[in-house]
Amino acid sequence: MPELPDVEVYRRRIDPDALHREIASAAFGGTDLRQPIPEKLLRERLPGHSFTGTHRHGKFLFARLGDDGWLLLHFGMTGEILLLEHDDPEPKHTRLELRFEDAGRLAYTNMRKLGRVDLVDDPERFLEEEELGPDPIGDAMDGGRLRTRFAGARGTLKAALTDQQRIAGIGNIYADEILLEAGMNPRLPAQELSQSAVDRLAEAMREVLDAAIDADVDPDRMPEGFMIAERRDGGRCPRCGSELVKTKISGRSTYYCPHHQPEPVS
DNA sequence: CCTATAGCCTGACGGC
DNA sequence: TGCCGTCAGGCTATAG
Repeated sequence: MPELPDVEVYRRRIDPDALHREIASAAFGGTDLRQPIPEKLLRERLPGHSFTGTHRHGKFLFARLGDDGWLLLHFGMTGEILLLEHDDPEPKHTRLELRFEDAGRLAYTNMRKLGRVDLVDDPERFLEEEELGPDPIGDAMDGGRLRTRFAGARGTLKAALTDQQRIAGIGNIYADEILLEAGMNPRLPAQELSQSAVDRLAEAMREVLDAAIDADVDPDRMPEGFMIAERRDGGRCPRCGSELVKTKISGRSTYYCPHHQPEPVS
């Protein structure tokens, strides 16, 4: 489930519990991610060091190793961070496991090969090189800013929202959630939003992402109006009970409410 | 230049 | 119960 809110929750697992604990060893799962994990380098650089801070930008998580760079984690569609006690069983699909001197453990698991574990010297430079857009909650993201990020977008609103180079962190699920909150149809041409609509969208973005983080991305604790639990055939709008429309937009499954998010007129 | 579409991987689920 | 097709929250290489 790793979109921005999920990654933020992972960050908040590391922050209170895994900082300033000396890493004793690094172990690997055997099979590689599509982009190979630099095992040799990680074995050299992690043991004897501690994480001294974390940073998240969009769907990327960085854990600082003092002055010796940062561990970079990306989760693809199925990655997770788990903090474990010394006697907890090994989670499935563990790709990287750090054992701390005090015997606790941190695991990065990923069922599929879509994901990334790496070392970088400087997150800011990394993000520039990737040409990633601003983070919608970390950076001031008001309507004006959002409008400049949408400049030149000729496709649908949904495509623009999930384009990581425009805004970093929104994926398929939360794009749909934000569009319901904003009352906008995913197929609206991104260019055709009025400034007041862009203002509303920026507001919806922040509200939805903050609420999901506050709920710890626990489906049972998500706010009332969220459609995430209704993402299935026959699912209904949590606000009006209309049957959700399921369709495909730029190759991704998309759900929307025909009442709250009427078709663009063209 | 831009956008849309396959394809990467693995597991879960529904239909027969 | 078992097999098979379909689909899944990300991203990237390629086609148009």
